[in-house]
Amino acid sequence: MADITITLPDGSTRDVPKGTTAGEVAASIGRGLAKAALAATVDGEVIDLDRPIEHDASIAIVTPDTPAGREVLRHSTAHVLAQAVTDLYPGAKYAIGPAIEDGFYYDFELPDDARFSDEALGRVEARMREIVKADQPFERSEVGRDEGLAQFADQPYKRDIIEKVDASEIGASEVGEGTVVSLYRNRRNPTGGDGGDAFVDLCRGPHVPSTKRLGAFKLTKVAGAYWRGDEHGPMLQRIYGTAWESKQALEEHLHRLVEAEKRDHRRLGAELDLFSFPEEIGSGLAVFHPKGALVRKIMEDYSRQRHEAGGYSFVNSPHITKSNLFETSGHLDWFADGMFPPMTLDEGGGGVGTKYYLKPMNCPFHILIFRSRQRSYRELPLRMFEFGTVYRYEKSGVVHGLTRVRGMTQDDAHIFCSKEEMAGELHSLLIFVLELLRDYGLNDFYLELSTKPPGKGVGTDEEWEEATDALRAAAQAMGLELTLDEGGGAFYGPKISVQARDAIGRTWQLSTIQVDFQLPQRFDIEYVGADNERHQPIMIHRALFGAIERFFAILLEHYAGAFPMWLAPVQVTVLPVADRHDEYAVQITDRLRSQGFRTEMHDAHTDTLGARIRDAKMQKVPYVLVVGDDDIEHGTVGVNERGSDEPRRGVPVAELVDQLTTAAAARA
RNA sequence: GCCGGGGUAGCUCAGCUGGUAGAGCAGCUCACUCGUAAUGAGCAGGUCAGGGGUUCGAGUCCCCUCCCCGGCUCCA
Repeated sequence: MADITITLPDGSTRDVPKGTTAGEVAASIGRGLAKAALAATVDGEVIDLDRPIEHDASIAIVTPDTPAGREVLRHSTAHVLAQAVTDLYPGAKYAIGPAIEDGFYYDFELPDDARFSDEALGRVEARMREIVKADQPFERSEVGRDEGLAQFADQPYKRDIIEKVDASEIGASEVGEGTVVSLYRNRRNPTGGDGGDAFVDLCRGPHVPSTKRLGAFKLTKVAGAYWRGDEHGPMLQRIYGTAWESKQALEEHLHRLVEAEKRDHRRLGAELDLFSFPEEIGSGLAVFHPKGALVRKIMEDYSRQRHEAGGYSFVNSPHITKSNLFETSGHLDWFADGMFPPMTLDEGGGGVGTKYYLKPMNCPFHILIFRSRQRSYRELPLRMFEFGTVYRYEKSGVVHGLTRVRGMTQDDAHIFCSKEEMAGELHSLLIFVLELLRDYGLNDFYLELSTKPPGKGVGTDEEWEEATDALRAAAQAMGLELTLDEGGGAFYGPKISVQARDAIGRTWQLSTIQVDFQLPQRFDIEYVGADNERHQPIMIHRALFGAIERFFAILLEHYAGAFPMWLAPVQVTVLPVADRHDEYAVQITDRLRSQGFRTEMHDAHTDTLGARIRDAKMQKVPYVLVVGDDDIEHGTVGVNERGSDEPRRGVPVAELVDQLTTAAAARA
């Protein structure tokens, strides 16, 4: 039999007989590698270890402690989950069960509309451990489409996937190509003859050689999920789990979850007394407490300052309006679901009355300001800025802390400019956005460009193309990673969104910059050009924070509650050691306050020094000062800087003030 | 909106199969006056989310509404 040449990751090559399996290649390299191997990458495609290699190829062995290895492990664990569920719930239908970030899930439909309870998770997990122990091999086979349909005669979701395989990408990724589908089966009695199939799934693979290779997993939660993500389709029962290459990696993952929970903005909001959601007000409606409102004010003040310098005009508009405004804007046609229902006023004899709506967006108001008189090209670009509070009737299941609320304030602006100005305006706008966000401590961004949705969209193709090109050019000029969201734009224009990664690597959509072809038309706004003709301006919507509430939450989590000096609601806490030091402590406090530092004093009457230090530390105050006899004598303070557990004694007050001044100016 | 889990003192939670509500922390008062992450004692605090029902009796069982949590769908 002819030999083939395989190339290993280190560049070395070896000749092996055609049909050698990836597992055999691993064994030929080393026993340890063979033992660790889960799958193999052959010419970039991850396949099972027992699949023969038929031609020259680059091959890499996939081990558990790699991203590819974990994916195989998680996917295989999902199969074990499905087997456990079908064992415990005869008649259960299984749908899809992919690996996801940090874990996996599997969707089921249980007989008689049964549901998983939290206790059921424990039983399922116990059954999974039995399956792992049983050391069932994963066996791949390929069958024709019809045979596949027959195999899953009583599995409607699998049949659906096979039937839609040619039409749907999801299907293709599940089963492979063409009219052949691949199956993976686990046999009940791997060693002692044919005990029949324990579980067969439609799957592209690859999988670990046998279930005993799994083990460091844990089922985490049950949830509902729509079949194929369609909210009009059936609701399935989903079980989520996490799986890792070792017990230790699993423990570390669980520990990370605990740490992430500690920086949850809802928790920090209560602990640091920043905001709350009184039940009396209603879902998704926050109140900001003094410290939270102070942080928010600092955020807003700085933003105003930057906008003023950036050539924006400040405007204001009311929270409610007669319905005709949103009829003209089209919001009642395409955004009515997101709006609070109207209140009807002045129902006189006729009982007709006038409907007023809470505004879900600020744009129509700004347009009315533009339209309040005739505009000249000399005024363009006209940039109107407002911290505009809007209300959106979010569906009850989606409200979430400050990141998804029903009442929020946008740092909203609308830029009216000529067609010719658009590209330059977008370019400078993007620079403005990124600079501002960096000032708030976010540094890791990527951009996303959303283009015309297929089959719909106002404006001509040329207009779309021009605006999209201008957005793309502006984005590319930033030198950041740019992803394409093909067809993801709104029907009224393309957009760029700025995505930011926070301190623990989560990404958040922040700023959106949206070109709008529709509203200028609907409101028929125009300006007089240098040619003395009337022209329709281009309109750009943009919000940099998105919503202040959300941005507040993102910063709070980004900093884990430890706001940098310039944002910290309390910058300095002064602690006299004993009552006799009060007078000196007051002097220090007054001096720092007069220099503009937000300073509090907690006297010795309230608690021991240790307790007061602990309190201030837990409130994440950047500087905790302790003053006692020595300090009075020498005109110094004891300085506890946040993040350091070594206090400095005897620091001259002038030196402290210098340090505080530097820290506050650093904006970081 | 949909699926699942919840709502007991300001916070975190206990309260078995229905039999008259409890702890820690926080708060207040008093004592302590202390040099770097919790001093001690005492006091006060709850229409058990709200409403209806079953029952001799409901925090506990049933129904409705509100609110929260985890997902799905949607989104700043």
